[in-house]
Amino acid sequence: MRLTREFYERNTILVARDLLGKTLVYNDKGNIYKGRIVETEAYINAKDDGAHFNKGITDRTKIIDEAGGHIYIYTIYGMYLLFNIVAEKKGIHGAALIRAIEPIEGIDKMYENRYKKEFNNPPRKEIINLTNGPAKFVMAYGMTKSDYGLDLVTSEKIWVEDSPRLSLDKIVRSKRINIDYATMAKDYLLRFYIKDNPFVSKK
DNA sequence: CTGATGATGTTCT
DNA sequence: GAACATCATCAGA
Repeated sequence: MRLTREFYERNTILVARDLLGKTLVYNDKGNIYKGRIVETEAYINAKDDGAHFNKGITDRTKIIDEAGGHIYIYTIYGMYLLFNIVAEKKGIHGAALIRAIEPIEGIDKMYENRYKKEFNNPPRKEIINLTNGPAKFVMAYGMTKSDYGLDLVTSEKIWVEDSPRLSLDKIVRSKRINIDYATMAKDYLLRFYIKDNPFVSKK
């Protein structure tokens, strides 16, 4: 069953944590991609100088103002896309960055998207490298900037399947990655990942 | 295995 | 004009 609005319209940190273990489904013109979310980060509000929308809403970040469940996808370093899920009720700002996924379905297609070559008994290392980073899984799924603003609650193209909640001893909480530009919020423990999962981007 | 470096262009000042 | 929620590649150990 797909997650409903109630799931996303909660506290951003809880949304980020509870997304672990859920299945992100993407239907790109009949090609089905499924993967288990294994790593997330929360970006919160005025107290978080690591968040893009910390100093107010711009063209890039305007979707953050919408209800939880919308997609915030943006370009970074000129060449990569990062995928976020908006959290909180409309008017409250927060988002969860998906940092890594474990492939479940459509692996051969993900492989072609990432490496531009045919899937033929590849080494384990190449499989891990498909989706163990925030820009990597977006490339593997074949997402584009036109997915900006889609609604995970109603879209026919993309949604998140529910699954039993993980026990808390399987979840690790740590500092976020590569936000050295932040000062006050740099050391907030807003990153979550599944313990011992090989697709997590970093220890 | 680790750490350093270049790629590349949108967004914001 | 600078910064940037990253990745692939290469050098060195």
